[in-house]
Amino acid sequence: MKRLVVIVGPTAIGKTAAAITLAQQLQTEILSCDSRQFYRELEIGVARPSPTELQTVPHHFIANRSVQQPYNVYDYEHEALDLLDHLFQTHDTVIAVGGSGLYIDALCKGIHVLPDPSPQLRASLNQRVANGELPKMLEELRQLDPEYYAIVDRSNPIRIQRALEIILTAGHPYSELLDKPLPERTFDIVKIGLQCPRETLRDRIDRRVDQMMQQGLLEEVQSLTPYRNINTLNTVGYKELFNYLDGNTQLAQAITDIKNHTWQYAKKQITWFSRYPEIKWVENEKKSDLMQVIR
RNA sequence: GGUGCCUUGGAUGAGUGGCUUAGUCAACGGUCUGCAAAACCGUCUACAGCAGUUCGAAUCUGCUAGGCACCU
Repeated sequence: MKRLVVIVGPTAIGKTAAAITLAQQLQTEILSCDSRQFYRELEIGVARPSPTELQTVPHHFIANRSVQQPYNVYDYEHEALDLLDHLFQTHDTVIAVGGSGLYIDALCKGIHVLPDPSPQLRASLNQRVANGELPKMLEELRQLDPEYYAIVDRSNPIRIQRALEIILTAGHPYSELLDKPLPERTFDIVKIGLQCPRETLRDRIDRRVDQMMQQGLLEEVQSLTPYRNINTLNTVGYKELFNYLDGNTQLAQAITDIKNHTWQYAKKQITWFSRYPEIKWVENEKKSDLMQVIR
């Protein structure tokens, strides 16, 4: 049976290097599972692997699309599965690396096929949220899909809006659609989690942010000004510097903000991955353990 | 030496006698099925100190300490 080795862990822990080491040993390729490294416009701020690293081992889903084109987990899942089909023809093991929990889940467990709402519907729901009609929308959701209503985060507009757009497009309750079983994966999955002491991770994050600034993150952000209102740019490392460029903060403060927000992100990732019961944890510096774990 | 003003939780910052523990940020914990490095939720009950007025004070009075401003 073919095997997908998934390397996860918080940002800045050293996933890229670990994946490359492992890929070299296994003579295989790497599939990225990072929701920001997909974009060719984002490089320094999302810690894209260096050109050298990218040359060492073939990478997929790195800088393969533009922030101008909409993209989502479902698209990713399908492209990734197609690619895996192809790679498994010549490799027994393929490596996936990334820190985007939702994308990792989609890759490993799959995600339901849901209808695409029309742009008009989405726009009108957007408008309603903006108009403060959330309570009304919540009531509609309760009528249309009491089961989902019972479990949604009712204070999260995004969740309410999404449920409604699905229900109205499909003509079925959202919960019903989610009840359908997902097809099993046709390959084995081994999850490896990279970990290190809390303080070490904080240091790594702080140092990496400083490095990014030295590499010219500010210039990168500046050059992205035309896209700043695209949601993809609502990203740690970018939003803070846009803030600085707008004159709302001092540069030093913006950098501190990036460090803090990156740390918060790292903690959220750790929380997410802590839900994987099957994960095998490995110290980030002990690359020799990687091979042992997947044996 | 004199006069006036200021002192709120880790930071910032509202609140001029009771209605509430403002809010924001940070910190900490958590949620998660199509923009996810997003969005959302929970926890952290402070009023410089002391004495007094009052049924009741962060809010009024006095003194003490620290800070700022002006005056001789």
